[in-house]
Formats: sequence, structure tokens, C-alpha cells
Amino acid sequence: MFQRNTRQRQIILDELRKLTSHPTAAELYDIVRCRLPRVSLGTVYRNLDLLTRMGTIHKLEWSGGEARFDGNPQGHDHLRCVCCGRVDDLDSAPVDVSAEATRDPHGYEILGHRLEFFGLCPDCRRKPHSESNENTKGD
Amino acid sequence: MFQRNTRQRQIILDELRKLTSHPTAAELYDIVRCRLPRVSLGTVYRNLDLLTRMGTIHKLEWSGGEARFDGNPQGHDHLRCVCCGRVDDLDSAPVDVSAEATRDPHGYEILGHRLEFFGLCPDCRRKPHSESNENTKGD
DNA sequence: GTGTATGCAAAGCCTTTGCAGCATG
DNA sequence: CATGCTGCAAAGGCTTTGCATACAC
Repeated sequence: MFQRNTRQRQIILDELRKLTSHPTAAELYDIVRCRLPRVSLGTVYRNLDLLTRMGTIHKLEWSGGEARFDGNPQGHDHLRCVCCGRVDDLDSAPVDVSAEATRDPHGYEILGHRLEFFGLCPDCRRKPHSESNENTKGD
Repeated sequence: MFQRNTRQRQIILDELRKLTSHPTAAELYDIVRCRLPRVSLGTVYRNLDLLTRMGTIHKLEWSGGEARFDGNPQGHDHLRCVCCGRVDDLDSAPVDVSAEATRDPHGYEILGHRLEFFGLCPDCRRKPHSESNENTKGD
């Protein structure tokens, strides 16, 4: 399960770590292409997947649309804007997972948890609700 | 935005409410087809979407995989098996959202949160890790 | 040199959507 | 009777994958 240290992988990880914006694969692809014009989307996906399996980065999947990636693998929660899709970090979780585990009536072996708050980011609060940044499908 | 009370919609909601298993659209489609053999998957999706917008049901989205639907719109959290995809309910969340809101350094207007625990369900704990119920892509 | 990783492109999976006819209110 | 809803099927969006070649070790 050893893997090589390719230019593509280095640059993908490097660019992801520079960002705090939790980009989608496509967004990261655009950024990486500035340094590697011939890189393919498939390679970005493959590396993102591999880095996720290694625990080097986090994949934020849920909320239906595209997955977003987080270069910071430390346990922290997220704040998602329902209007524009922006995602911010939240330092620590007020969730006591061990207490939760003992309280679980289903017999699961709990491996972790994910907590996401959703709301309106500062930018979207200022805007009329009719116009969003990008995600204009909601009710 | 008024909608009609069609047989399809009634049955879809009825069957979803009978279940505590958080079925995917395809699973619900199979169930509904027992009562409505000529129903289409598109209709199931359309109604599930409409019911979600109305707040009658909840959509548990997980990017990359299939969405699952919950006939119980009350606020509660979920327990997801990373092995077979099964989802169970968890009564209440130990999360103090208001405290979280005041602690938020990003200026979001917090509208809600979602908390999900992941782990191994009882069935999957008993199995060798190599074979899963359905989702055999891991590690 | 060996085997992993890449680029390309096609396929895959889940979901959405256009259209003509049907059913609900 | 008007219009929303349906079934059907095709299209759409995101992600994965097969294959031959290129590169890291």
C-alpha cells in the first residue's frame, strides 16, 4: 500500500493545504492546473481519494452536491452557508462522543461523528434573499 | 404553490412513514411499486423532493452516495454504518446550538445543525471486515 | 527495470427534466 | 375544464475506471 511521491500528488496536497475554503474537486482542479496544465480531473479525484484514505485530508461529504475537501485533518466541525455553499471551520465540537456511545441503544461501535451547522454567512446575510452566490435552487 | 393530493404522493408518504429504515429513493420505489406497479422512479424523486421542501420529510444527503429519506421530520440525529450504509435514529442531540451560535467567530446566522455518528452497526461488527452488506468499497 | 500513477475519455451512478397524456379539484 | 402530476426516457452532474504510456524508486 506504499505510494509514490508524484509531482501531481504533492501539488494537489500543497494547494489544498494553502486553502481554508474547502474546495470541491473541480475547484481544486482549476487551481492545480495553473501549476500543472496537463493534469486531469481523474488524477485529482484519485489523489484526493488516496489522501482521504490515508487520513491526510478530510472529505466533507453530505449536503447532496459536490464533495468538498479539507486539508486540515484535525477533528473540527463545519459551518456551511445554505445560500452560497461556503464552508468555514469551527474549532471544537460541544459533543461528548463517549457519552453518546454509551447512550446508543442500537449497539453500534461508534468510530466518530460529524457535526455541521448551517446558516447564512455574513455576505449572504447582507444580500436580498433572492440572489445567491451560486446555489440558487432552494425553495 | 398548491399541490394536489395524488395517489402516488399519498402512497409514497405512507410507505415512507411506515419505515424506520431511512430508505433510498430506489428502495422506496421498489416498495411503492408493490402498490402502484406503474409508478416511475422519476415520480418518486419528484414527490420526495416536494415533501422535503414542505418539511414533511427529511432528506439525509451524503454526497457521492444515495440520499436517504426520513419520514419523521422531528429534529433528531443519525447513526450511520460505514460498512453497510444502514442508518438509525438517535433521539436527541447533546449539542447546544445557541451556545454554538454565540461562539461562532465567522458571523454566520445559524439556522440549524446536523449531527451524525458513524461506526459499525451490530451486524457488521460480527462480520469479518472484508465482507460488507452492500458497500464493499472501503479501505 | 518494475510497477505505480498519469492523461484521456468513456462509463457509471444517482438524480433531474422535457413532453404528451391523464387525473385531481 | 384547467392545471398539476404522471410515466417514460433521455439528459445532467459528479465521480470512477480502463487502458496505454510515463515516471518514481
